[in-house]
Amino acid sequence: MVQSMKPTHSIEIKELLQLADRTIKTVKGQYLFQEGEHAEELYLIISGKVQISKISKDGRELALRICGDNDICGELTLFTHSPKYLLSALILENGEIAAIKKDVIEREIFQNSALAFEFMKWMSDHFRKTQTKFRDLVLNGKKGALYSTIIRMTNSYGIKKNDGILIDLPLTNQELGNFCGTSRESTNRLLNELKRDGIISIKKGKITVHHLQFLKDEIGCENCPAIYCSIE
Amino acid sequence: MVQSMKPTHSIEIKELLQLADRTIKTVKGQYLFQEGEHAEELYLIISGKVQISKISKDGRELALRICGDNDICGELTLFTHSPKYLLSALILENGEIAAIKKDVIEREIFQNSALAFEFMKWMSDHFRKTQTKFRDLVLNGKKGALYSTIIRMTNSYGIKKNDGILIDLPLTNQELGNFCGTSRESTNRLLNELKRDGIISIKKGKITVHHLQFLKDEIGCENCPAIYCSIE
DNA sequence: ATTAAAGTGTGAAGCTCTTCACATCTTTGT
DNA sequence: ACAAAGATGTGAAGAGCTTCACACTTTAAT
Repeated sequence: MVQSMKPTHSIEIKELLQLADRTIKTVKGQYLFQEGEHAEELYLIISGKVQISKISKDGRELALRICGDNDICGELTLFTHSPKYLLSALILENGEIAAIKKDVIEREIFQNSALAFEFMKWMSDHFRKTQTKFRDLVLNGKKGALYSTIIRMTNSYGIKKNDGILIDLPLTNQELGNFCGTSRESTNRLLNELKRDGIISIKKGKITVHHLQFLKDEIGCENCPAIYCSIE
Repeated sequence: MVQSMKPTHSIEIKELLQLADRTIKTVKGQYLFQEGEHAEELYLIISGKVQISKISKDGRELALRICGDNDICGELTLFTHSPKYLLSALILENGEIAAIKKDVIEREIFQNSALAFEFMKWMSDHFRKTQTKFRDLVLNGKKGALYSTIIRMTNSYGIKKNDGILIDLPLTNQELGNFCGTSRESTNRLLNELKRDGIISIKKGKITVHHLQFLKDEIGCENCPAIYCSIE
């Protein structure tokens, strides 16, 4: 295994880029879009990182994805009359993002069956990813949610080292908790338990997973392809 | 408001039916497909009801959808090499189901952009539906899960009566609990609380919702279109 | 109509996770 | 290098659900 374990994308990125309306320079801390806004564009991330999350009525945050280079984000509702964003997109790292008007994509899809094909494949993969993630959250309690999140992070940001897999993304307990629907304290206690048992270790906010199979066994992971088991 | 509140489908059902490979007479209690099996077909329900659910390692069941006439079910993964079912489909009511080979649909989609269009719309609606449902389950605890489920049921099986909305589908506490990831007892206690407060009443296993807005307020429902807020 | 089976209702015990409170450790800016 | 801010670690109290146990009610079957 080499550098990143992130699976490659099948969508013809260049083709999508040609449809772009404009590119945006993104600034850390700003929102690319927020829940409730009118969803008229899709975004293709050229560089930087974006976190997709849902803010609950009482202010808690449920994080769903972290998107990086070449990922598509925005409300995945094509052919829907005046949709609104259900989620918010927070810029985690400065970068550049291409905005593509939805009606342009819709028109293009009608004429270009290869693009339609790629898009459908992407949607169906994305659907499966979301579904398996939520399943882990709901079926296996908070522990399951955390283990699932860590496993997904190894697939998205994992770098193989000789003592395990380093998740090359600094995360606070709070941020990790947001992905699991857990409190900071619970996340901390669960992480410490994993440290004590030698399953993981943490240095400078980055987790190294020494015993991935333990995490997988605990949540009854079926070893689905990594493309369905990632955090993007 | 008239009879059923179920929204109409946009997919060209007749077009899909023409692609059908065969039709299956379904028998209550049998499985149309089960997790782990090879997913080669999509199914179009002609009559009867089918419940889609995930069985956890320890035997608990998380129910996700109940599909009825004209609903499509099966693993929504087009253009994916040798996918396996992540979910199981249990027949709730005898009926008839058309099976359509995936490669036939895939081939047809390439040539028929109207079908591709309808399919993408369906996928994106279905995605949104699933996502909002899980969000309710994760963000608002077990009470939120139950309230959300009841609201969705009124959109799918609700019949307007003069004292509220009758959910025209008999459900045991256990079955309702399976949709929420809750125990039978918890479901029972929450339902009784709602009965005491006059929000709902139950006769012969069928719930009548007298005060829908109360349920919506409790989970911070944004009054999204009913098509995204159903149990199908 | 009677009996068995299935479903409902409810207390008590206990597990899981959150919340609050506060101490300690780490990072960042000047 | 040092202060301030941010992040981590941990006990204690308690909310929220589950589990077990069992009584009671409704439904289905002969």
